[in-house]
Amino acid sequence: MARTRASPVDKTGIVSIAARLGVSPSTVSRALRPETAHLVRADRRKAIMDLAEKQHFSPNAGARMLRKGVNTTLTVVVPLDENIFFSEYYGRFLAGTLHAAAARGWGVQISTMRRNASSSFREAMQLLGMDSSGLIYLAEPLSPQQIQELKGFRRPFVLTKSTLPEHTNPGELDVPVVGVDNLSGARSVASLLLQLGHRRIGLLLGPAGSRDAHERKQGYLEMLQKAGALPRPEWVYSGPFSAETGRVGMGRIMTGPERPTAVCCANDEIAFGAVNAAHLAGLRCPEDVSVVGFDDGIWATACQPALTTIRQPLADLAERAVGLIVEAATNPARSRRVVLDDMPAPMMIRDSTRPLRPADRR
Amino acid sequence: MARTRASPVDKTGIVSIAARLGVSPSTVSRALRPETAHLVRADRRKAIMDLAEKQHFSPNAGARMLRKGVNTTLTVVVPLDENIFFSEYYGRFLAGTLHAAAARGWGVQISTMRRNASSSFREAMQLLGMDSSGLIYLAEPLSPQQIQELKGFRRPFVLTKSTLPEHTNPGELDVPVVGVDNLSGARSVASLLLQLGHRRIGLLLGPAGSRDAHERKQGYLEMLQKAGALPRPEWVYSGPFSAETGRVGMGRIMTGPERPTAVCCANDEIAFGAVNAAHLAGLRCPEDVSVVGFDDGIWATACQPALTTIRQPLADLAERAVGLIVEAATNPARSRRVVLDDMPAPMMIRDSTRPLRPADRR
DNA sequence: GCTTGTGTTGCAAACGTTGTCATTCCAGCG
DNA sequence: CGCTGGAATGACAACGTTTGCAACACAAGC
Repeated sequence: MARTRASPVDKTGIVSIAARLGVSPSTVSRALRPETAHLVRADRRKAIMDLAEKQHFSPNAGARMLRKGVNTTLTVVVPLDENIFFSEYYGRFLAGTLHAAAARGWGVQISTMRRNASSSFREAMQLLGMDSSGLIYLAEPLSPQQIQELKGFRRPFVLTKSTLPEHTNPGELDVPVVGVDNLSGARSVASLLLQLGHRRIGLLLGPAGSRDAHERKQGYLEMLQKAGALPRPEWVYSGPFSAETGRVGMGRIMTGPERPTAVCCANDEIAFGAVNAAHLAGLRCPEDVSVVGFDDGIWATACQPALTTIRQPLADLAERAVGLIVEAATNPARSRRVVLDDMPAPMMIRDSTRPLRPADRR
Repeated sequence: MARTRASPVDKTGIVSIAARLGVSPSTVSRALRPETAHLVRADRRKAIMDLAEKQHFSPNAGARMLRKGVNTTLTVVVPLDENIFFSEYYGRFLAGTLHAAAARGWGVQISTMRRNASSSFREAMQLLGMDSSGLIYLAEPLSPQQIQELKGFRRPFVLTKSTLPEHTNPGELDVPVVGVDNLSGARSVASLLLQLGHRRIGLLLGPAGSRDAHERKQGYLEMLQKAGALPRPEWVYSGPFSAETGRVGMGRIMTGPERPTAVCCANDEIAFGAVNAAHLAGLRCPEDVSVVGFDDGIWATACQPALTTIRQPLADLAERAVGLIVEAATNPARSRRVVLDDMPAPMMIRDSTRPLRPADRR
């Protein structure tokens, strides 16, 4: 039989409801949305709502997006890693993103970065951002070339500073960057240790490629140098952001004839490892050695002793990033200011730091 | 001045490209998609691609969705909680979801559950699922009434068993449910302790409302009863899924004249607390008391002693859930089978369990 | 020359919803 | 009674993309 034109009743969505009730689709559309519901007579609205409910109606997202021209979804690009959510950084940032987006009525799509570098980075971003109106990138660190490719990228886009190479100046980019003020944070803990009387201060630093590790190192060194308390080479150790690094590094540092009385770590995990190694070596923290971390993750207060550390304002970061995306998406005309937002990172003074004992005065 | 009709060149998207190149939008559309690219002459296609790139063109997602009628995005509903990603359950499940979705070329949208119960639960789900083709619900536990509201919910939907009340039989629902086989898991650890010779076994159980806690308790009790080793009332303690519960509970259990030689916990965190409390009380684990957990989270191997526990197959759960959604979405005709998938939960035997010492034989 | 086939293109009609504009109806007023 | 004004509704044209169908050009075969 010839494909006869379906009666309006068979159609999907709003049209079907309209047909069944003998009203126009416009009326149904108005009745169904709270903003326009006052335009339709109360009893009619009720009938429409009831039928919609009965038919399990839900409006076609595509049509709505198309018609309204907006799309209140943003995409967060993360690396594809099974344990990703347990890292302080990603976990807290993502939670903050959800929160910030929810507050604005926006949705969050999380996309993993495909490893295949077959296509260009820019193309990959295009594809990922396909059905959202902006991207927040917090996946693998970017190469200078990838950063080049981003020039002139049209859709709203925000980078986290951690994804940039050490020597890239965010100000030169075409893209807003949000980050943590590692420098001030590191300075302030170093300064705290100095105030507590410590002069022999060791450093357990992070991995070579990491911008965060680099900046924290700068902060520590700068402040120590200013006080004439630069650490001896054998008091400095670098490794991945892990407890293992803390354990191994602490082992090395503490075996020399003259030991540091305090240690600055590149993050909390390294600090945990350091405290752990100290205990195993028969040293108490903070009595024999003060230890400071960086992150203020959930374990910083849960462990023994509670860790003095720098709080990474990741929720603020996320809030800012979402704000930038939403602003750029809803107001594309306004030229995108190129910004670097370095969020202040407050110090949390807890139990792993203590004034230098007189006995340890040199 | 009268609003003159914009020339096609000013229009957005495909039409603008077509106009600039003097071809029809159809041709541009065909050229841009790999599936249809063979239909257009090679040199023309090249020109189109180049201009598209130059204009940073990206197709309108709404229009595409509307036209094609499909949408390869699914929504995961989570509670709005700042620490959500650090919980074993959510973190691992979500990572699994990302992975499974990515493998199918699907996107994942994460939505937080709005607290305002102003509208019905069903309505809330409708709203959340608005721009995706299916929902995985793993937020707050559902009330029986909310479950009722779900009957006949049209879009693809999957629940996790943990969100169901204790006494709801998943088989009765209209919705597929994925879960962990808590019962077998609990049985197997209890059985392990019995085989190691333990007879005086304490229980540190989870919170009252939790279905997982309930099922695990059932599993423990069932196996212990079968062996004639039901714990005395003073050896049983319940509380939230936290280390605190383990500490407090262990304190109570271990103060009596006759102490258990082993303890089953409702999850890893409780087990950590228990081990901690035991140490503080001068008891060693596993020498003086064996402890088993449930979850096999990242800390289970990182702590001292490494925890004997049950591995929750959360990645499998997520994989299954995503599979169900995708299947239902791409093949709506096929009637949705009502399923409960209880994934097997293997036992991980580590260092926190040990055969009963002869001295402790009753 | 006429047919048949093939490769390339354009036309126009969808897809489901929403906003603008016009229309109808009815109450209230002078 | 005629006019004004508001409330309620419908008709219709978008929104940007895809696709079935028709049209066209050109070559090959009779």
